[in-house]
Amino acid sequence: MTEFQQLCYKTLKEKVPAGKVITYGGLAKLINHPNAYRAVGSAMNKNPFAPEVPCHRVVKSNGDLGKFAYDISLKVKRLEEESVLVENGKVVDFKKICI
DNA sequence: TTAGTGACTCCCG
DNA sequence: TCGGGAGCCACTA
Repeated sequence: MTEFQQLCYKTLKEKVPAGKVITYGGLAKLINHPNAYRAVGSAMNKNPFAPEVPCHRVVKSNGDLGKFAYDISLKVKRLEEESVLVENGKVVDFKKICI
């Protein structure tokens, strides 16, 4: 567990409530590493706290779900449980619910 | 120590 | 509007 990873998870839990999503780039900005979006992806990939840390709320900048370390359908399921609609692998009303 | 990898993003044609 | 390529950062072997 690195400091960077802890920062990612902590920020995600504190800043992204249920029913909202954030982009990898957006999360990178929140932790003051605006160019570290790739590293954010790596951190999410190694997330040892799923589902405590809501890594399923992190999506790509165009509204795509991106990938998921386990089963992508699980990511969709968790999002829908939080009233986030997913269609064709994309977040519906992405611009409205993206932080 | 270094090179390779990846849940990405941005720019340009 | 869309696709390809380059760049970015942290982690791992």
